[in-house]
Amino acid sequence: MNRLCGAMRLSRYFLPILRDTPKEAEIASHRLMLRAGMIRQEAAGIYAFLPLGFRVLQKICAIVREEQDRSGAIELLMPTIQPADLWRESGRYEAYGKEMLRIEDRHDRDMLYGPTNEEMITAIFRSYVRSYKDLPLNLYHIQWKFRDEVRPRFGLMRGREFLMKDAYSFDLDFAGARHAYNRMFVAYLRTFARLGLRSIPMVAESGPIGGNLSHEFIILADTGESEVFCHRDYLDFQVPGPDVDFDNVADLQAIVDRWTSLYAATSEKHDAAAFAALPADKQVSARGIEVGHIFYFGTKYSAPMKALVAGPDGVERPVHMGSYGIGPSRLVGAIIEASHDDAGIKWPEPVAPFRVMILNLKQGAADTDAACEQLYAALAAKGIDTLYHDVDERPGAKFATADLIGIPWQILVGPRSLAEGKVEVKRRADGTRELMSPATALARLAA
RNA sequence: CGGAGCGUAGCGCAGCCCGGUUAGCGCACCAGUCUGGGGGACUGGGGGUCGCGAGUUCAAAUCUCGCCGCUCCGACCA
Repeated sequence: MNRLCGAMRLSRYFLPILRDTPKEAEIASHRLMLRAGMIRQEAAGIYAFLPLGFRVLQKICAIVREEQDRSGAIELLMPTIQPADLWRESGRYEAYGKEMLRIEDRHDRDMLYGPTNEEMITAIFRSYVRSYKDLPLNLYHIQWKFRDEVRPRFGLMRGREFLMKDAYSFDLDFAGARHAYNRMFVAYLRTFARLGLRSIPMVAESGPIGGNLSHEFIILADTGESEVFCHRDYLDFQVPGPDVDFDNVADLQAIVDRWTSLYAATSEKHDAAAFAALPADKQVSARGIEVGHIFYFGTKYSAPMKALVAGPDGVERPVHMGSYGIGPSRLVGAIIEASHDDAGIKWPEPVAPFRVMILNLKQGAADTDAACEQLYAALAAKGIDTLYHDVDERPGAKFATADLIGIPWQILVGPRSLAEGKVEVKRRADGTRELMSPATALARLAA
């Protein structure tokens, strides 16, 4: 059974709700995650994921993983601790500066807590791959990173320790690398859409190699850290469906061409004149959160680290690489920034920690208890993630908790409606409620 | 790394300026009673190295110095 599936009684769960907001939390996502008992700060920029937050994180990772796999990438897992020598090969050991957490082991060997994995993946690649026949290859992992930010802030949005999905592509030449890039580009569009987010690829710093092969995937949110500018039509673009053929070079290129055809840039790459040339009603100037970043960097690491492959002509050459990052832990915060109200979080269903929450409005009463138990057992049997609020609290407190933690569907079971043989199904997203029989509710929520 | 601020019960805070019974309040927590559709009322309880360390003083949460931790603004960044 999928470990993410599971029904839970609140009386047996660990959900430390805070009624007051801890004073350090300034932005909505941080505030709500603390109040909803999702995370706990252990040090500046370092958080423990409590059970509710962990469930969301895992659901995000599962979707990220599915879309990476669909696009042809292959998952592995590299360690968090890396030897410094690897980084000396690329020249980044000195260059990275104080953001890198440096460690000495008991034998005085220089180690580090990985802020990223280009060096290690290149070392893995060069150990085994010698021929173009083994290409294309894209390897990814989802692993904790540490970057010793000068100023961590905004909770999970800018932590020092964070979870990152990083993928690395290997191709014989630029044409192959561009297709690899396009695969990730489309996979990212799909990933963010499935997480309930509208992402816009924006031109980003292209790195030392040049060209225009670097994009940041941005979602619009008032509390975003970056100032962004884009064409309004992006907000209505159709995201590629699950049947997209990732091996079809021309099809993928067409999708990427379309998604890069209109103006979109963060403030660093902003071209005020080009933006001003857009029709006034098409100009979107807003704040944005970076949720993904992809780039092609050619032979930047393969050349100094001698990751060479033989082409059809028998000549060895450095492999062309790209890297592609998504921050699942940041996404937890980003999704909340994009979807909440004064009462709490409004989880998009695909990432909600539970899909359904049963609220027993009169705990201890024979009729409501029995109705709740039946619903709970039936939902659990269908494998629906259900949280049963079976604690002896007043109805008002249960409503507040349910809205705070943002479960998409609430089933209100109270004596008033139960007298008519009905329960009330409330949708968190828009607050709409509907009276129906328990059987109808079951059928509806199991659909 | 520049600037500003904060550390008193699990959370939010008062007390500090002007040193002096037993450090206080709200929420939360425990026991109980009444309750029951938007964070309920009452009764009774438990919980504190006042961030840490020195110093001044008859006496320090309060004054002085040092340190640590955290937050916010800016510069920098997945």
